[in-house]
Amino acid sequence: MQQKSNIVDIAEKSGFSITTVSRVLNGKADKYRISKATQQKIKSTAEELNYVPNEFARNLRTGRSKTIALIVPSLKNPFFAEMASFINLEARKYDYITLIGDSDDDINIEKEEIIQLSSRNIDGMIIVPCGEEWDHLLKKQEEGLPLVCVDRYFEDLDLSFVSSNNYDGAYSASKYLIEQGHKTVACIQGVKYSTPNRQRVKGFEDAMADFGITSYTVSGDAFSEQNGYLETKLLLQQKIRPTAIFAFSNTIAMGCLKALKEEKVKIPGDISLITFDDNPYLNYIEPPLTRISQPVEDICKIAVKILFSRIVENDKTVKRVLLKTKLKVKESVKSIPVLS
Amino acid sequence: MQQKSNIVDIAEKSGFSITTVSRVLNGKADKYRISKATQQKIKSTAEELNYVPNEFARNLRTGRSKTIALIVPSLKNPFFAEMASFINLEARKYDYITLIGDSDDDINIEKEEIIQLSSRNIDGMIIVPCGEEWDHLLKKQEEGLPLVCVDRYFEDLDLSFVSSNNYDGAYSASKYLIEQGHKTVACIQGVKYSTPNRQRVKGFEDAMADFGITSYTVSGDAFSEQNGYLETKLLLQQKIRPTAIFAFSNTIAMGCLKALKEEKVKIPGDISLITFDDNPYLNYIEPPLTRISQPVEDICKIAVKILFSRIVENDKTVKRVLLKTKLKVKESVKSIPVLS
DNA sequence: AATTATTGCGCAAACGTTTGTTTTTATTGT
DNA sequence: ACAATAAAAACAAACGTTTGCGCAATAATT
Repeated sequence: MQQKSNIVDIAEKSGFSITTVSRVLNGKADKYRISKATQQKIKSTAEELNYVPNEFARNLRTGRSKTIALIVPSLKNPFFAEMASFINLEARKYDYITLIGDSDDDINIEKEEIIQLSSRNIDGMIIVPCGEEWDHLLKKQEEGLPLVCVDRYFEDLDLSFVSSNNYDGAYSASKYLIEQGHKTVACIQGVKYSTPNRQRVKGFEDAMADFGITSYTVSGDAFSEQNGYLETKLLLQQKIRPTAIFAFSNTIAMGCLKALKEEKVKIPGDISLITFDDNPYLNYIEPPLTRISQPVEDICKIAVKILFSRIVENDKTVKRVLLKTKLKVKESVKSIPVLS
Repeated sequence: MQQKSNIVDIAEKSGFSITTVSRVLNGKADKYRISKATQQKIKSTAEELNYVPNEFARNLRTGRSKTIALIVPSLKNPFFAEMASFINLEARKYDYITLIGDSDDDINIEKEEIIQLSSRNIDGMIIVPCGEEWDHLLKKQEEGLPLVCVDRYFEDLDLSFVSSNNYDGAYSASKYLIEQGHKTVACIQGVKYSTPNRQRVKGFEDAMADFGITSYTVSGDAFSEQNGYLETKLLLQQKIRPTAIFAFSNTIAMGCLKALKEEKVKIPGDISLITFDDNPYLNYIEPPLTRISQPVEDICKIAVKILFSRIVENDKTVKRVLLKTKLKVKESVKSIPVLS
């Protein structure tokens, strides 16, 4: 079992000082005018000894960890799992590693995670904040932690974010429903105070108003299957059933499906369904769901980019980015003929 | 901007030595007979200063990182995303953090990841090995890295693993198909030489043999949607179409669904489908898929347990654990009446 | 009163780096 | 030939912990 070698071993074996070895191995050789010959010799003995720098010592000294953190509400939600995958991938390109935290959509766990992760001296953090609190985030940023919110965010705060244009997305979905002749529409929302949710509600309501639809409802309070299930159950109890349901997330849509199935309500025959978020499975559901797809990959790429412009170049300007969503028309929305 | 406080600040403010503070904060107070009063005071000033230990310094000193690594073939696969979520959660209970790596089912990336993660001085690793190579894993273990394989593993190696009992799972699925009257069955496999796949093939073939079914096929070579799609397309070309398809993963099943849909082949009317892996969406597909569900949570819990018995108690015995799968009967398998 | 045991705590080294400063050696200009 | 400058490399401190050992003060025992 080959012992781990360190910079001291290299220094001894090569006959140079620790300092010189360190500088060569860090690419600062030229800056300190270390001769080519020396560089060569040090590099080769490093190779020979199978040297791998001890990141801890390095980080302790420099204060930099080459690590970022990502906190999501739940890795089990495919939407966030996909995000984690993309962000991890992007960070690698900067030679950074990603620590993933799961807040379970609980603000206390979120705070806990932030503390825990901070003790690992992360150089930056990407977060999908789960609550309506932001003080702890602002505080972290003031302490000097580069921070970017994705998906969920807070407007009017000095805190960069990248998200979909939820307003437009919801508006276009609503408009589509209306264009298909729906006049009684229910939307099932997620976490009420989250900005994406508010934007979606706004988009939905504005569309209703713009097209003169007055018979609509907004209910629900979580981006969860259970919420979708319960609210759908309730909607089906109403005297006047909506002809279309707009689910604000793939998880909510799953709950709708469950309830509709239980009650033997056919899509789109009896009721139409449209949802936010994309997921391969949505194509194999019967019928495939019409949806508002978010550019998850782009969101992640841009978020990482912003984060690193802050980490590396200390760019402190606040970036607020909203990306276009895409309406993917499938077969879950019925076209209702207009009586004229 | 509140500066980060360290153990020295606490020492100064509380009036005790660094040593004493360290001991109190590490719960070693009693061992070193530090008075309750002192303990109290130190703890409260630590609280007051908002102290968070610097893990790097700690790890540099102790050589332990309180970090484990998890390498999966792809976080985008819901099966592995779920695993990541569970393992992360379990590790937290030990006060450990999980670094997640994505090998993209490429053995070279896997090796690369292992090196990268090693420089972070991880205390242990859980891996879903993606290839047929294990030398690099054995080498790591010999170097002293606690290692546990999950899902995929290698038999007859001194390498602990936790997985489903894939043989039994496949056998019972096959038996079920046969009991439902199917006499021409096709299975679409995943990565050929992976142990789970081999076990599943064996379970499938044994069941066929045990029940005297001779008309069956085994094809495919990846746990991917594409593989499922292509193989299904091919199956549908055969002169004698199978009456049932057994997909070896949820991703493969997704490919089957795509192909069957394209070809307008109805499930279970025209062909029956059964799959490995569970996923909430499988319930909302039309028809809901009958499947072999794996105890993912248990697999993860046990894997973490084994890993930590190695990390903490240096238990070097090799554990080989296979967990029961569960047949979940839904509506995707047709019962074919026996002609007698 | 002297010895020993116990309690409560601190000294200082060590972990493996990075880096501001300094020292040594080589080169140049006059 | 001699300073002055440039090139090459080394010294030593620092990052924030943990921990083996040691020491003083008090209590218990003779």
